[in-house]
Amino acid sequence: MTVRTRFAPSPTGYLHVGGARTALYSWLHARRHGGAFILRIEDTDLARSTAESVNAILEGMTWLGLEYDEGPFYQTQRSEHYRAAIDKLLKEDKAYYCYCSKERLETLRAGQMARKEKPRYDHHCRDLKTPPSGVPPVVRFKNPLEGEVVVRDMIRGEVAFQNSELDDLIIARSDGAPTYNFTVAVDDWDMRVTHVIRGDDHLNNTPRQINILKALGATPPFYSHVPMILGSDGQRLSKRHGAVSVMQYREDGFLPEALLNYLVRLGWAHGDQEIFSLDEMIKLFDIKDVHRAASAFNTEKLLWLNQHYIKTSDPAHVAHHLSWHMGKLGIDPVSGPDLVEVVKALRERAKTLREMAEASAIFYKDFDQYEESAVKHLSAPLAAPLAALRDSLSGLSAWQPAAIHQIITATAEAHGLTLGKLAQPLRVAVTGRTASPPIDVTVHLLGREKTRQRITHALAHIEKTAS
RNA sequence: GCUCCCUUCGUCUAGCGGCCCAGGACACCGCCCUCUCACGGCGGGAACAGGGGUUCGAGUCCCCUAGGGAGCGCCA
Repeated sequence: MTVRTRFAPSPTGYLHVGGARTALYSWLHARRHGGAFILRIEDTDLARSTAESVNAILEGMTWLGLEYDEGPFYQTQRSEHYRAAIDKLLKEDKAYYCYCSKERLETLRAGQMARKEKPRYDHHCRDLKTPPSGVPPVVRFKNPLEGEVVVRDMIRGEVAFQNSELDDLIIARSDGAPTYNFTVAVDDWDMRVTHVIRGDDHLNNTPRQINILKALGATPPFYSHVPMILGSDGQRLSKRHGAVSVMQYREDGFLPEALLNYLVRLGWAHGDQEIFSLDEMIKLFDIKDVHRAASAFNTEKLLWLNQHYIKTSDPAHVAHHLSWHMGKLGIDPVSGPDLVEVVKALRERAKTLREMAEASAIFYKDFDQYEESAVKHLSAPLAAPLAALRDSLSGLSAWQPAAIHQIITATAEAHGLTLGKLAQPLRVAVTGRTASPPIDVTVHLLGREKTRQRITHALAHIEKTAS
């Protein structure tokens, strides 16, 4: 049997990290078994579904690289399938029309709550002989009255539910539109889904869906209910915890492979291994090993992984992503040194691509003032050595870090200074900041002309403040 | 309220009855390296929710309690 998994978001918002992890697990399970990964958009709630959300979800999937083999299928375009299934159940007496008014249902519920019972439908119309006229009915599923239904969950094992706990749920609204638990069952059957991997908020829906599937004559798929992702405070993940949208992580300077690696390890492990390439994930990921408990999202660890990938990935790959962020900051990558070289210089000192883009500005844009904490390094006694440095560097034939380093060391020595006493003022002079890559690398990347100009500028600044 | 699920360092987790006075990672704190910022190296503190069983032996199996969570819609 070929493995077929699906990701079935409802387009009522962006792709959030919880959904992304579920999608990743489904995708990995399909890839590992050489199966198919299906994307299905559950947009039966017309009021809340939007085209923007669909785009946002598709965009997030694309950025993460979770390509799907079939779909996207839209439930709103599949009404005839649901209609046919409803007719079939009606005809076989496995479903029935219900004429109960919303008011009646409300009082029923209120009464049950007051008696501390579980609110559920009371079968009022289940065996109705004479239907009232003029009332548009809903269709209810005839759930078995007795026995139990066992969910065989690959993560949680067997979970049993008593049929008496389940009521006759509505499968078609009075306007004929099918409802969620029904469309899911029909689609999973229709699309020959073999493994349903979804959030554990659906565990309670599963026995209903299994009963529907059985009534339809279908064999239920294997289920896996993955736990929720919590915020850093252990509470339900929400906007106040910072980013929840996958695309926000792009904005914030994360590499997709870092997010993927973080997500796969959140709720799953393979011994002590922390770093997983996509290929390793596919080879090692087993849905059976997914944790049962919810886990808290920890941005610090994500940052560590992000820096790991920034440090160890091909610099050209990082440069590609970096240029996007530079664009966001209005920096033109062609107005300065080769981006790949800049990546090599900055990759050990940036946790995010956004930080890196900000740090790269010194090579591409002139600054008009020194950092507040940096100016103190530009004091009068440094004027002479800095001037000497400028002149020596101007005359340097081989513009290479090693040669530059040699000149700085020699100049420092000539003026009775340690390397640090000269390197830091030079750094401030050419970058305006107190932190940068090693001074020889910085000067090298900056180039001969910009270096000369900026030292000259710094000398003028020293003179001005001295007088 | 009812039904179902969950519970190892602050966080993510290893552990599938003896290898565990519990291992790794992030974060944190020291020290080292050092031209700044980082990277890196070394070291440190830090957990089996509580209580009963079962067993020669329990983090690992069973039960109870407590605490979290989800579901109970003509939402998905």
